[in-house]
Amino acid sequence: MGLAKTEMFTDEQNEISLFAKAFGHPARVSILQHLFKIDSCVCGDLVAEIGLAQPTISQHLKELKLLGLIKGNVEGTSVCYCIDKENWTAMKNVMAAFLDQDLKSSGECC
Amino acid sequence: MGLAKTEMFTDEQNEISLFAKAFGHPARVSILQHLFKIDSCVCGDLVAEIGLAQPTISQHLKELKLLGLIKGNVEGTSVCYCIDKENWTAMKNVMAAFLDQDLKSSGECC
DNA sequence: TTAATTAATCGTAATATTGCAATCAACAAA
DNA sequence: TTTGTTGATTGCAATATTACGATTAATTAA
Repeated sequence: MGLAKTEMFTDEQNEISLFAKAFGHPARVSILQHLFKIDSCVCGDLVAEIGLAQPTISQHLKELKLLGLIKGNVEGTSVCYCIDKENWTAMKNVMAAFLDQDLKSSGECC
Repeated sequence: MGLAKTEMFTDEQNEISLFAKAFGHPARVSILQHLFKIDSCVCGDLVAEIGLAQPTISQHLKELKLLGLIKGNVEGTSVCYCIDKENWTAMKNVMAAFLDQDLKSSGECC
């Protein structure tokens, strides 16, 4: 059915999968890397940098913004996007707890 | 078009998004957490543990196996799945490099 | 052999995602 | 005002993902 039955999973599991989904497309990975690299704010030259059409980039930015990983400030006609560092850190902690599970599991099997 | 144009992104970006996509569904997050928790091998009681049908779980397991994050050993009629710890560590390094970008970017903007 | 058990595969329906042309909204400059 | 620029939104079409019933394949037990 294509529907992720969120009610049958824990809040943690749903949160992890939501963050992961945001990174589940190379365009969004590229956008985030670019925002980190430029450091100062970047506007719409992401469209030039990445080879996708403007509406497509805009849509990806919207998703990242909705998740809180980036924020956008209007500056004249252009919009300045940048990483929301607080939320990024919070996300990182959630993901790290998931990725570091192997440190706790001592057992060997297969 | 729904097609991720992999050729316009770097290998790193594509790799990150592939791993992230694997975590982009709570059922797969749940499966991995369970495999870590049980530590010794787990067979098909994942079906009982998670509330999804057997073909659905089997499909998720297949994707995780294809990515190399888990491996499955046939034991009689049942199949024993467990984390591939080497590959898990390798994946973790790739993801950590991406998630820890904020440590390098000193600048403040918005 | 014949059942029983377990898990993979097939086929298909429902839904989600991605991408972009066309358009719209907001603002700046002339 | 009009024009130009930028970016969001709308409305699709193409593709991917998710889920599961039905079936198949492999193995064990009787």
